[in-house]
Amino acid sequence: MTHDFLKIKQAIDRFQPLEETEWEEFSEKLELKKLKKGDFLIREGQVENHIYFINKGATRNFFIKDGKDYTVDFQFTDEFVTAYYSLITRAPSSVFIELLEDSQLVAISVNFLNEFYTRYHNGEKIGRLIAEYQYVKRLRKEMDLLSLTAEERYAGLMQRNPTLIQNISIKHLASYLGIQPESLSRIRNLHSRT
Amino acid sequence: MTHDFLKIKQAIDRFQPLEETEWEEFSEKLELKKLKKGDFLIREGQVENHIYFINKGATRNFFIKDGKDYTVDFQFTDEFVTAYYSLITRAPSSVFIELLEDSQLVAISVNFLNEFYTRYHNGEKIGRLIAEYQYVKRLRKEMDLLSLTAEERYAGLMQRNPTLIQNISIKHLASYLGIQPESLSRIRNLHSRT
DNA sequence: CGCCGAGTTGAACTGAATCAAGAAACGTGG
DNA sequence: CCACGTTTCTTGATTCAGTTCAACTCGGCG
Repeated sequence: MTHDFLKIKQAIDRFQPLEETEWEEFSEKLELKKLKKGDFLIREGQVENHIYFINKGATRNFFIKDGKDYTVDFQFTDEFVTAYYSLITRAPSSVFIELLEDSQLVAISVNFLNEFYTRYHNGEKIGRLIAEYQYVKRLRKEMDLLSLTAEERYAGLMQRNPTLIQNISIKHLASYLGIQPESLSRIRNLHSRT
Repeated sequence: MTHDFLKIKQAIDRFQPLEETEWEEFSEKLELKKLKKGDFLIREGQVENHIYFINKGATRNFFIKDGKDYTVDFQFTDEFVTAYYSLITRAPSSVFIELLEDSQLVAISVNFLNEFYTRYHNGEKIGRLIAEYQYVKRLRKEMDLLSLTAEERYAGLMQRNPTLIQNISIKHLASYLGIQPESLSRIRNLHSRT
């Protein structure tokens, strides 16, 4: 039982170590979930009611506009995932989250989370640090989209996260970089020849 | 004295009302600043040590890459402004913040802010809500950059924030939209004829 | 006045999208 | 284990949104 929640405890402690009693209460409300590749954590139009921690697996956040698919982010083992915008605003999500492989997740309900924020100053702090971390990720990506060419974005990603490039399909990678699969294919072609 | 800090109090209370004593302590550490058009709140390479509240005025966050100027955001009267990324990470800022007009600002030092976060649960909560709000802004812009054409982004901005279009120079607006001034000029030309 | 930065307009250019057609990889059932 | 269909990836040809560079207009201001 505790074994399943060991990794999420470590991940939280990296933000802000919890007191024994805080963790006791927190871990009681956690729920272990097993989902299969292709399943969805949330679909467009639904309101997000959970944050998930990925014990093992991978997910993709994307949205669809005019029938086209745009990848906002990937998450992997030992990371948190949620439709954060919807979780915060309580508005229907504009993003989908799909499982890229069979995964084991730990679910935290938003109701409990908010209660935990309110009850424990430490909880609130974790909430702040998560929000700040999410902000940093988004700003960095926005700046890259504005100021770099597709090729530069690919090169940067390759440097920061080379494993990602092996595990994710070209289609999804391209959509993450804000380009079409054909363009990414050409970029990689150039890169491999140098 | 209190008069100068009335608006920031209201702005904070909109996130989370403070107790009398909390506000007392908070307001003691506030500093009123008058700056002129063209002044900078922070330059690239400096570490951000303040959050500012704009009593009256306007600012622009931008960064420079290969000599080109990219506008991340504008802030106006009654809004907060800071190089948030640097404030959070304590890393040197990659953005500049310039004053677009003579402005009156209220400065909060990051040292005091962190102390305030630690001392008061309510303070920590405000910190979380600010971070969440900043996240939402960035995600929305990222999604727009990914999925909309320059023309759609202009139309959207015009709808959400028509005053902005009157007050900001074409050059800055274009850079905010991620295009060149020439392109924005052409877009506006089309729009005015319809 | 004359200058100067801001905005506009025009023409050529380019990075990436689109459309189309193959090639390779994948998994599913016989 | 192979054969098949399906999806993924690549390659080529064309198109297009937006850039770049250059010239011109306009309004403000010393």
